[in-house]
Amino acid sequence: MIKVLIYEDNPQLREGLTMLIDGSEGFQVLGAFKNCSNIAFEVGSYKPNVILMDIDMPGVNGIEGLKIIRQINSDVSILMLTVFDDNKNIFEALQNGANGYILKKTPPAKLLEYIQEAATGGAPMTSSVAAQVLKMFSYINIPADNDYNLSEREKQVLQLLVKGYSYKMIASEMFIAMDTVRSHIKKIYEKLHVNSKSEAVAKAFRDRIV
Amino acid sequence: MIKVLIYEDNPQLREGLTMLIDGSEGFQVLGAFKNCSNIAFEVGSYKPNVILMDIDMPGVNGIEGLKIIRQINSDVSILMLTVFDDNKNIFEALQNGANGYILKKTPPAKLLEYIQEAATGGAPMTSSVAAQVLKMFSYINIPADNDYNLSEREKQVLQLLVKGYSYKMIASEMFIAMDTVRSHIKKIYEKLHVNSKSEAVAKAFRDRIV
DNA sequence: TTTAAAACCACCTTATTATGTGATTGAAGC
DNA sequence: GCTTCAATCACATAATAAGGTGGTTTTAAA
Repeated sequence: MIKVLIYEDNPQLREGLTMLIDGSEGFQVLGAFKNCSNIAFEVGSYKPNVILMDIDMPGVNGIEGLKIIRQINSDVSILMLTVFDDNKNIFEALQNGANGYILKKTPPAKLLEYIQEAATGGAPMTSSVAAQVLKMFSYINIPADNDYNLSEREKQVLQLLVKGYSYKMIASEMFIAMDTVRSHIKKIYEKLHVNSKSEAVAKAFRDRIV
Repeated sequence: MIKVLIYEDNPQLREGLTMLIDGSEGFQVLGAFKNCSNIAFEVGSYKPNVILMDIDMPGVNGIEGLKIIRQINSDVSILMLTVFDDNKNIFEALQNGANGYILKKTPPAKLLEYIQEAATGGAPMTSSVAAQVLKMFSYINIPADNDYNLSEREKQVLQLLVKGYSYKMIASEMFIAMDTVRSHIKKIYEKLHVNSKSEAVAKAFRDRIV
């Protein structure tokens, strides 16, 4: 039996969801609320398996509600429910530990399926949302192409630079003279088209060289 | 009509997939191959809407095949097909522009649905895969908690540091004296528990302060 | 109203980095 | 055998950063 809590400010939808879910085999709605004002208490006392959380609610919105729950670190599955698949909300919700993100236009049968998935550790997402997530994914990492032809030794030096080592420390760490470290670093700067330690470090992070 | 290409080394599965998909209303299998040796040519000439790509294939594996296609930048949807939802492959595939990632144990009806979704710009994912993606998501970004109580001005300075600016440049950029920049930076170092520019930069990246 | 903190500025000293110009050795490739 | 290049080291100078001490002004909270 999957126990569900619903947070949704629209009375019609709240009723509709409750009827649908509570009336389905294997599901039970413990409560349906129009805002997140007492969410910490409610989650604490009802101990649901899954929470359906509308994003756009007056007062404490869904994202805030999500944060509150994750603070008291319930390991309840939280399904975000929204009308639009706009980027900002998706990102923020997923950042804060939402387990899924589905649109309100999801057909009933599918919705039950999603709740089921969420309850068993899955991460149901409307596919348009998933598409956006993937786009963000390929966008945050752009490596592979450029390692700037750094030699092995140069990579080692760069890694130590990133760790905040001074020339002296690098020299002793690598058992070479400080002047050698210097030459390596000069070469690194050339290859990376920078001319300071911090630029090199920044580039190393940005281009995932380290 | 959704046109599909299949890459799968296992003959039984290849046959099975072909029969299933080609036999379904609205789907057409243009070809089914046991490896990616000629994938560039095949994709170029068949012009499919969706490609089902097995990850584990002898010779050129699925990820390589994916990369090859994305190099010639076809905007074909590519669905990765695999037995295991292991982290490394998921990550690499999504990095390289896969449109979906589904397990081979996916039931036939669901598979067709997924192909449909992929064809219409969605990103179908087996929910266990989606769960892993979400986990990576909340893992790569861990902000919010720690902005180290940097003041507005300090954040500005740090941002310029990250951009590789020297004290002098920051001073002129922010219309303040170099000594003021110095004091700000001293404060930043204190708050970040570091004692050099490059450490601060590294920390800024790591903790997504910038 | 006192306190605290942020933002601003100055001076001084030492340490570290950046840049330039060489040079030697050994391994890989032609 | 010759060339190229990574890796090593050296010396010198200028620029920048780091650390310390001390100060004023403004703003916001206690």
